Amino acid sequence: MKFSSDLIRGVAEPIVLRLVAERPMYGYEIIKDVNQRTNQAFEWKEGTLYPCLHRLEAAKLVDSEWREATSGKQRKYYRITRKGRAFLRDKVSEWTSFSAAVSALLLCSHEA
Amino acid sequence: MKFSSDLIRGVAEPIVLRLVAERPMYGYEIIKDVNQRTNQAFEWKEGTLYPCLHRLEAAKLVDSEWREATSGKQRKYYRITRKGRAFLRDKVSEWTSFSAAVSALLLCSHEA
DNA sequence: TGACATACCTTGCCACGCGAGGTATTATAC
DNA sequence: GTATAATACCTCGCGTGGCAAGGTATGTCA
Repeated sequence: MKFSSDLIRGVAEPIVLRLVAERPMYGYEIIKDVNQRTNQAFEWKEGTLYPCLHRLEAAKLVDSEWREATSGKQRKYYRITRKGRAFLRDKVSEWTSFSAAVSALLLCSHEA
Repeated sequence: MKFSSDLIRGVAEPIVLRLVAERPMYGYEIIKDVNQRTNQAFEWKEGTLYPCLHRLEAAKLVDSEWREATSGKQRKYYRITRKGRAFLRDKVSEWTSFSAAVSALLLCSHEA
């Protein structure tokens, strides 16, 4: 199941915020993690995630820090900010209302 | 609660299809109906709905017919086609999987 | 007459997913 | 040693679609 890319809009940023709210993560890791957690139902690529992270950082919803992995690779770790947590709470609440409304519209067959 | 317009993408067409699957409806009626059913949580305007209807018709997922109301006004009634019903089934199934995946990602706080 | 609801429509802006392309490093396989 | 893949970052450009704003025409009501 590959989801329409139109569905992703509006939830990509909250999902990223939720992940980096648990622990600092770097971009490549986020891509793999989202795809794996959803059993490849999501198939995020770099072109989706990196611009998303940059938007979040520009909006000061996350901040970032370069760290060197034991492998020697440079990784840019992102953490959620206080502002980001507030934003996330709002977006989760919005999602809950929205998904309930859509399900009510879509899943009720043949009502009067 | 006014929803982010990014959330609407990907569900507008299925919602319209679901409505005209119940009975033939005209555009202005669909706008009022969606807004009312969601207690104004949705605030659809003409600029959202009419292009959506035209896309659906171009894709042969609905067809249309002019009828005159008792008031004398011309109304364009839309009906779902066989192809539209198949499309709707797929989109409802996609929505179900998608919303479950997003909720699982967004609503699970602090898992390991 | 003037305002409002009904009923249709289009144009233009902007945001964003994502395919495609690029760079650099490390690991693996031959 | 060298080719290939995986890791890790990035940007550019296309296409899509919401929706604000604007337009037309008719019916209703004060």
